[in-house]
Amino acid sequence: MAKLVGISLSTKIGKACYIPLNHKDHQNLNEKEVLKILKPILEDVSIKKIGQNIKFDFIILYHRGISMNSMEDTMLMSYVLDAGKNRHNMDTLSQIHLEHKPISYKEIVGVGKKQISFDEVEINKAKDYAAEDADITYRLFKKFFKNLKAEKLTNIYEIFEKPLIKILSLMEIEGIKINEGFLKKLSDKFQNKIDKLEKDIFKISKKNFKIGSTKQLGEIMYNELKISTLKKTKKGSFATSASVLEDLAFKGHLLPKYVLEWRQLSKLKNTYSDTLPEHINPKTNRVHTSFLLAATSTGRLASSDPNLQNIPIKTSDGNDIRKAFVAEKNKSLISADYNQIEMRILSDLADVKELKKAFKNDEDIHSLTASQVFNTDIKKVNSDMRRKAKAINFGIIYGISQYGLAKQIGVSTTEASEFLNSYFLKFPEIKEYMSSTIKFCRKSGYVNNIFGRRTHITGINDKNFNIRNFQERAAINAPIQGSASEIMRMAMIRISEKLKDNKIYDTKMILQIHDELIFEAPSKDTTKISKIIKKEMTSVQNSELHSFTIPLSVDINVGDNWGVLH
DNA sequence: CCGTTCACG
DNA sequence: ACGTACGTGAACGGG
Repeated sequence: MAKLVGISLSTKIGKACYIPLNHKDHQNLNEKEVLKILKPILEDVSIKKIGQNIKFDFIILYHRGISMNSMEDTMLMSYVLDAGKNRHNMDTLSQIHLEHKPISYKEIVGVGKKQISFDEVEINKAKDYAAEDADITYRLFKKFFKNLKAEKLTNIYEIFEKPLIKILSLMEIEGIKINEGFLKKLSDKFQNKIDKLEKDIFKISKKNFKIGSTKQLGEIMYNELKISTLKKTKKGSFATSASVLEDLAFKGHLLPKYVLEWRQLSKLKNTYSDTLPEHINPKTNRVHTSFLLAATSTGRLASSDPNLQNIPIKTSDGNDIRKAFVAEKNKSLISADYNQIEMRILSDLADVKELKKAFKNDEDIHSLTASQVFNTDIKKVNSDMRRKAKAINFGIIYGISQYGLAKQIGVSTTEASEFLNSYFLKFPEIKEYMSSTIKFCRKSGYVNNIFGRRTHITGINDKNFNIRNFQERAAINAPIQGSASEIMRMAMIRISEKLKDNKIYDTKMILQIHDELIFEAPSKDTTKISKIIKKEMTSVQNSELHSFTIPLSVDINVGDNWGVLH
């Protein structure tokens, strides 16, 4: 548990105080006594508590028996106002909005070898630094409060941000159990395979080199073995990305084939099987990620330390990592994921008649797309046609270009262009959505999602063709991705309330992976709990802000580890 | 500290 | 003429 070195407070602009609790020079007030006095204030629902990233403070206090209420967060206010414009850390906000550069943390604790921990900072210095934080936060709050009102964004902050503070805090505190021994065995298995591949690679290259070095690998492939024709990255170095290596492997070259396998296994080992155990908290024996509420431009969450939103699934070796995420004894993991959420949103957002009909009839959307694009009966759609149609649907959500599509499905740009023409002919509303979204964005500098959240697109009128195109695709994608994230936020809020209302305290929501939620529940109750989860997630179709004209669909899976939930 | 690569939705 | 699919975070190599 993190040590509480001190607390800074402000109740009036220009005035702030610092309460030292655990400085090493012992000039402290007693932590227990101070918290005893503060607890009724912090828990009082009628007294506002303003913080910058207050989820952090909530967690610290929760571990000391205080459950803070009535929380406001300047980081989240800035996020609602300015997502896509700037980052939302206090340093940045102070400089932008208060034209004041705060005392830097580095200034106080030093850098490198001479760096000290905050409890070693002299109290007077700590006071200046920490009290300034409190003052800045209060000043930012007053400003953002007005700005949210003026921009009519208060609702977004109140409905989609504030409730998530406590929900995510409790998820982080709960954490998830990891089978450490299982991961150790996986690491050993990966290492053996890596060693074999290394030998095979060096046999071909006739010399040892760092396989992980793109520079050295490029040198080998382009200059020594000369198996690759010149392909350069943006910066002019030899391209060694997976797609380049795949091309060469397809032509029959073994070295790139082995390097691809080596990279995949190294990634799994270095990033997951070796590293996840280091994140196990010895007190709880569980892994506690941090969910970032203000990291993305679209409204999505992000996860870090460790990132549990990018745990492998696509390959068999990768999915083994998921098997290490387990439920406690007599408990099960429940996963609940929204099916085709972004295509559903697009069909509602752009009012795509044919797609809406298909979702209402619960049809296979990619097969339908294939039948439309390739002008054939849906029963005659083969797997290759469906694969291409699926890629088109994904591409549409990303703000498609004929080049991107061609690259993705391995056809000429002419052919990709023909697919797209055919697509837009069948779904003209999508083309209309794209051009009207870009048009709106060009004159306003931002886009809104279905619920009214804004994403600023700062380079939409850039004179550079590539930058502008990139920003146009982001403008098309943001309302789709962003609306989906709002749906998930509402579902999380509704489920939390429902579990509370029904006094179901032994089921915990523990992870969110954009369109999927993971719960840990008593094994005997999973049927009952699953029904509640599914009902709440589906019910988001109707809310005070929007009623969808398509149904939402949720898949539920239950198991004793994450690896079996798909 | 940045660029490249690759894991996820 | 140009030539990228959208949104993230982590690890690594090499200045």
